[in-house]
This record gives sequence, C-alpha cells and structure tokens, in this order.
Amino acid sequence: MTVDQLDPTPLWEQLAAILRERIRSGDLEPRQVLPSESQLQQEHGVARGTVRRAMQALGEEGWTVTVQGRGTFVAPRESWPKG
Amino acid sequence: MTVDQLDPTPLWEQLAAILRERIRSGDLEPRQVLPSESQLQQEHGVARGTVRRAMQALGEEGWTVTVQGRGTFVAPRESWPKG
DNA sequence: GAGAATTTGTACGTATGTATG
DNA sequence: ACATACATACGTACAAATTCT
Repeated sequence: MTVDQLDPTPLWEQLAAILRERIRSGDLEPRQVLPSESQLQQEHGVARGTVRRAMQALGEEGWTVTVQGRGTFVAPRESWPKG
Repeated sequence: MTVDQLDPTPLWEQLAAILRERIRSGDLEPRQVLPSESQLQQEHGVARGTVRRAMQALGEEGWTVTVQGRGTFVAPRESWPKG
C-alpha cells in the first residue's frame, strides 16, 4: 500500500490515510514506533516534507505523538478520535 | 516590529506572535485581509515557508481564515481563542 | 565521557497547480 | 491574457535531541 501519484488527493493526505489505517487496524500498536521519516520517504517515494505533513496531521488528530530525536509513536487509544 | 534572528524562538513562532498581537490590538480587524505572503516575507526577511507556517498556526488557533486564491483574513471575534 | 549515527525541527529555495480579480 | 495569492511537492542544509558505539 502506497501513494498514487495520479490520484488528485494530496500525497500527504494519502500517506496520512495509509498510516492512520495501519494504526486503526492494529498493524501498529500503541506505544510502538512508526517508521522514521527517511524510511517512509523511501518506501513511498515522496519528499521528507510530504512525510512530515502527513505526520503532522496524524499528531493533530491524536493518533501519534512525536518526540525529537526519538521518533513518532502510536498514541494510547484514549487519545484516538471517535472512541 | 519584526522577527529577531538571534532569538532562539522559531521565526515562524515570532511572526505568528506579531500578527496575533496585531489582530488582538485591533490593528487588523475582523474580515480584514492580512498582508500577503510575499509582503510578509519581504517585510520580515524570511522565507515563504516560514510565513506559511506562522499563518497556519494562526488559522488553527482561530485567529484567521485562509482562502486559496483570495488571501488570509482576520476571523470573526467569535472564533478567537479565550473570549 | 567522547564521538558518530539516527531522527525530528527549522529554514530556505524552486517549481507547478489552482483560484480569483 | 495577465497578475496576484494560496496549495502542494520537490530539493537542500543545518540545528537539536536522542541513541548507539
């Protein structure tokens, strides 16, 4: 699963949706670290700025927590949207 | 009033604080358009990305509303923080 | 403790697309 | 047709915090 360059949806939105689904599905569990920005940028063939824009969205929605020098982690379920 | 390159505070935060104060003080009134990105960039000697980061913060706080192709406007007082 | 490597944060530049006047 | 203005996306470089050797 990766982004589609032909889809008019912004790449950062597509990437955010992918990661959001990985979290919600349980593929990425609370307190688990997400792939690094450089890993994601290689895996999806996008620029780091695009990765960061996606990460920012996830953080604002409460899915993830980012710590400088450590990485971005899945937030506890309590802070997830809806439930 | 402009940003201070020697201040360790991120430039985008400094710029956001300046514009926030201009709004709260009444220098910029509700529905009034803010200076364009290129104007702010020149006035404060920062890059477009820095201006946009400041604008984004103000928008998320409810101080401004941005419309593609039109500009960024001071939001109605109802949507301002606190009061 | 020192130094290197990793990872996120900030800042800048450029190009292209989209919407408005 | 042209100018203005925001949105997205690419790239680079360096700083700051953490982790590893």
